[in-house]
Amino acid sequence: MPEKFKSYLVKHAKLTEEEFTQLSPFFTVKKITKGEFLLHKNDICKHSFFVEQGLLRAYTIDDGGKEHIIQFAPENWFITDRSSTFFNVPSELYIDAIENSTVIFFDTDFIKHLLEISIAYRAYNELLLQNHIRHSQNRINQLLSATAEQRYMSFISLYPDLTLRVPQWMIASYLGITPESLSRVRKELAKRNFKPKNSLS
Amino acid sequence: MPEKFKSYLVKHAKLTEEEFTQLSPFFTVKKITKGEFLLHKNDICKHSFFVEQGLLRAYTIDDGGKEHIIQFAPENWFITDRSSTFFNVPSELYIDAIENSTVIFFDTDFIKHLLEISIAYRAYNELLLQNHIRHSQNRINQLLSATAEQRYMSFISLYPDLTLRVPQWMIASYLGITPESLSRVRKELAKRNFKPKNSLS
DNA sequence: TGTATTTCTTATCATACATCAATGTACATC
DNA sequence: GATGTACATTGATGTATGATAAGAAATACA
Repeated sequence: MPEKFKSYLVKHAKLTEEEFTQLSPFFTVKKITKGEFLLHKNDICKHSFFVEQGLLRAYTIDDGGKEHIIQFAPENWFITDRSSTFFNVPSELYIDAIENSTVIFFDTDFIKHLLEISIAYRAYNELLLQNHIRHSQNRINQLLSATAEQRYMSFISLYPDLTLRVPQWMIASYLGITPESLSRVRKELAKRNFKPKNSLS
Repeated sequence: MPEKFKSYLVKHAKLTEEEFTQLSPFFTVKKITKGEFLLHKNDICKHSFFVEQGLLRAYTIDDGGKEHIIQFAPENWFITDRSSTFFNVPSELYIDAIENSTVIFFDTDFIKHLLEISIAYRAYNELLLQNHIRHSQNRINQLLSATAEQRYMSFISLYPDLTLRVPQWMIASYLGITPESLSRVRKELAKRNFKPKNSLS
C-alpha cells in the first residue's frame, strides 16, 4: 500500500479513498534496489515517478564522462524528464536509486484521469510546474553569481535532510564542483566555526 | 497596430481578427526607449510583455553589484517574471530595454480571456511552459558541465541574430563570464579559424 | 571479524577564468 | 574635426577551483 502516495493525493488533489482506488489501475508500485535505473539517456521517458520510500536522483553525463546531478528526489517527491515526455524526444537524463526505494510508476494517462477527477489537482499541477520553473531560475542564478561556498550554504539550508543522506561527492556534483573542492569548502567553514545541523554536541 | 502580436495570436491561438479586437481592452501598446525599465527588483510583477519591435532583457544584480542576464527577448518573444506573478512575491529581476522598443503590456486577465476564447492557446500555453522548463534545464546543464568557449558556441548557434544585436559584455553576462574572458575566447576561436556568421569576407 | 570497496580528506601542482589597468576603436555630439 | 562616451581588446597578475595522487576513514560484505 503506497501510503504516502495516497496521502499526497488526498491532500493535494482532494481525492477520496474511493477515487484513489479507482485510479489504482493506472499506477504500479515497484521496489527499486540501490543503483537500479529507472531511466537511461536516449530512452524516451514514458513515466513519472513518485518516491514512496527511499531516494532517487536524475543526472547527466557530459562528454568527459563526468556526472552532473540535476535533481534529488526523496520521499514525497516526483521525478521525471518532463521535456522528454512532453516533446517525445530521447532523454538526456539518467534516473537511478541512491537508496533502496519504493517507487510509484505512472504515465500521462494517470495524470489525465487525475485532472478529470480533481479540480484541486488542476491547480496543484500548475503550481508544480511553476515551482519547477522558479527552482530552475534560482539555480541558474546561483550558478551565474555564487561561489562554491555560497552554493553549498544554500544547499544545506534548502535541503538539510538530504545533506545527511546523500554522499558528499553527489552534493558536489549537484553544486557543480569536485568532491575535493567541497571537502575544502567544508573544512574552511568548520574553521570559521560553522556548525552544520548534523554535527553532534 | 501591433502586427506581430496579432499574427502571433492568430497563428498560435487561432484567433480571428474579430476575437483579437475583442481582446484589445486587455492589453496596451507602449513605446519604450533604450534603457527604460519595465520591471524593478522587489516590484511584484503584474504584467507580461510581448516584444513587438526591439529588444528587452531580464537580469539580476548580485551582492557584489554584478549583473547577470537571465533572458533576452527580441521580436515575437514574451518576457516576464513568472514566479513573481504566480506566487505574488517581490521579483528578483530587472527588465529593461536594450533597444528602443515597442512592447505589448498585458496581465493575467488577458491570459484568462485568451484561454477561454481559444482552445488552441490552451495547448500552446502548456507548450510555452514546457519549453521554458526545457530551456532552463539546458542552461543549468551547460553551466554545470561546459567551458566558457562551449557555452559561447552554443549561444551563437542558438541565437545567431542576438549575437549581432547584443553588446558583447551582455553576452558575457548571459554566459556567466567577464567581457574580457569572452574577448579572449573569441580571439582563440578566430585563431583556430572559426568564422562567425557576422564576419564579412 | 577481517578484508574490500567506497567515500572523504589532504597536499601539490595545473588551469580556466577573474581582476586590474592601459590602450584601442567606434560612434555620437557639439 | 575635436572631444566624449561606450565598448572591445590586450597584457600582467591573482585566485578559485580542477587534476592527480596518496592516505585515512567509513561502510559494505563475506
